[in-house]
Amino acid sequence: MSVQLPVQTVSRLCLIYRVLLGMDRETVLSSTKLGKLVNIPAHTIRKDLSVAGKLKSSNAGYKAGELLDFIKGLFNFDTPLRVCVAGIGLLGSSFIKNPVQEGGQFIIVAGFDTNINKIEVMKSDVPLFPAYEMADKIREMRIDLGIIAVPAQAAEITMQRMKEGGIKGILNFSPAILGDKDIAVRNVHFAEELRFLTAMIPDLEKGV
Amino acid sequence: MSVQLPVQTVSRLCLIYRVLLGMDRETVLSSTKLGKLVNIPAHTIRKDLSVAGKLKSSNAGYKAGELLDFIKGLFNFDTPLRVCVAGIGLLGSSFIKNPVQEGGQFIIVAGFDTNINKIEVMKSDVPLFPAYEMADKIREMRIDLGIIAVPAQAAEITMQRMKEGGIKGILNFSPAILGDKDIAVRNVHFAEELRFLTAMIPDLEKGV
DNA sequence: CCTCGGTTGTGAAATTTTTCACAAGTATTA
DNA sequence: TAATACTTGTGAAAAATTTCACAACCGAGG
Repeated sequence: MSVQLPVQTVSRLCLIYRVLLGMDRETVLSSTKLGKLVNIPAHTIRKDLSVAGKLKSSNAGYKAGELLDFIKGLFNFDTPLRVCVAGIGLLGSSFIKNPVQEGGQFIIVAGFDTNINKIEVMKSDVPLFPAYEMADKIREMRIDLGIIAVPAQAAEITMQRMKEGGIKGILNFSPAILGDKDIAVRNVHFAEELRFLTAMIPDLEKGV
Repeated sequence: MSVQLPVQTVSRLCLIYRVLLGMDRETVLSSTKLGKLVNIPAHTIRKDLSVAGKLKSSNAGYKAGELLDFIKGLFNFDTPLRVCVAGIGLLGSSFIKNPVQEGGQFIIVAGFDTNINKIEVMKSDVPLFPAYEMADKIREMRIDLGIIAVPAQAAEITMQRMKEGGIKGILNFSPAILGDKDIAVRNVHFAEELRFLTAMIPDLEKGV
């Protein structure tokens, strides 16, 4: 990771990583076949791997397991990360109840909410804490990433608390748009995905 | 919409549209102020509006309402779209129960599931149908967009059924990676967002 | 009416990203 | 061994995108 890879390249490598995860390690894939699986042109994949520093292996396709290990090593996907969730509403609790598997890369270790009742009532394997303890708990538990699933008006303060605790990255599902120069922030907004989709459809004759 | 705008520009305009929606129409914003709200450099915003064909209005900032109308007109965001949801699981039903508002731009008009019991048991204002009726219902009801919230192995067939019904765009929340040359498809995957976030953090000293 | 601080819109430059083309390697079959 | 049909990795060309710089404009306050 000495060189800073283009964002798009990182994004594509993540996508490739995903399909490789669900595949037998022995499968052999050409850049063309792989490209069809992820909807990326073959030459783009080869270039991405090239700039990412892919070592010369063979000129007869990639073995799924090797490629997986390469990307894993590149981004340190082998070290598990501690994740917390702020906001135990519908979405937030779904992360706690159905934690993402992904080969144990992410471990949900704490949940936070301003509503103390919710914390006490809810049954969960993941320990829940009141929101004002967020910074302390994040520091104590050495939490790496935060998922924000609070209402828009609480998003900013939540990010501040997470920063205060020394968090490294935030995935924000609240309608607020967050950003920070010190930490990585990614905003995800369902309605906007729909809107973007709509905007990308060239000749949409809208329904009544 | 005569010219095809760069994807990134479209994406940024959608983001701007979002903040404008939650703002008084009379507010006057300079490109600099607007830029701070959405984390985009001011000159990029001005360029985006320029290539999008923004007509000369004044040299003293943008009025929120006017800018909103401009983007709305550009992408036809004023005509409501009919949306259906395939897969009435945790995520799918959340779309049906808590429909996105967004100024009535999207109307959830139908849900589909292979499990007939689920359809009968579930109370909902939105009519629910068995999956095999999907293509017919989409055609009948003139549905524009589809949200896929089914398991990975059912994703492909679901897309095919939607295509068959003549759908224009798909937002895919299943773990499968979908793509099609005829219709617009957007894949959203939570774990991958986390992974991408991780990959973008330069010097992450991972926890134990 | 003139000036000052702030603003937009945009051509051109700079940069980034993608695409292309091809030498060189591999596996297979005869 | 030779021929065939693949394949990769990458420098260079092409294309796309972002950044810059600045003329022209606006509004307010003398």
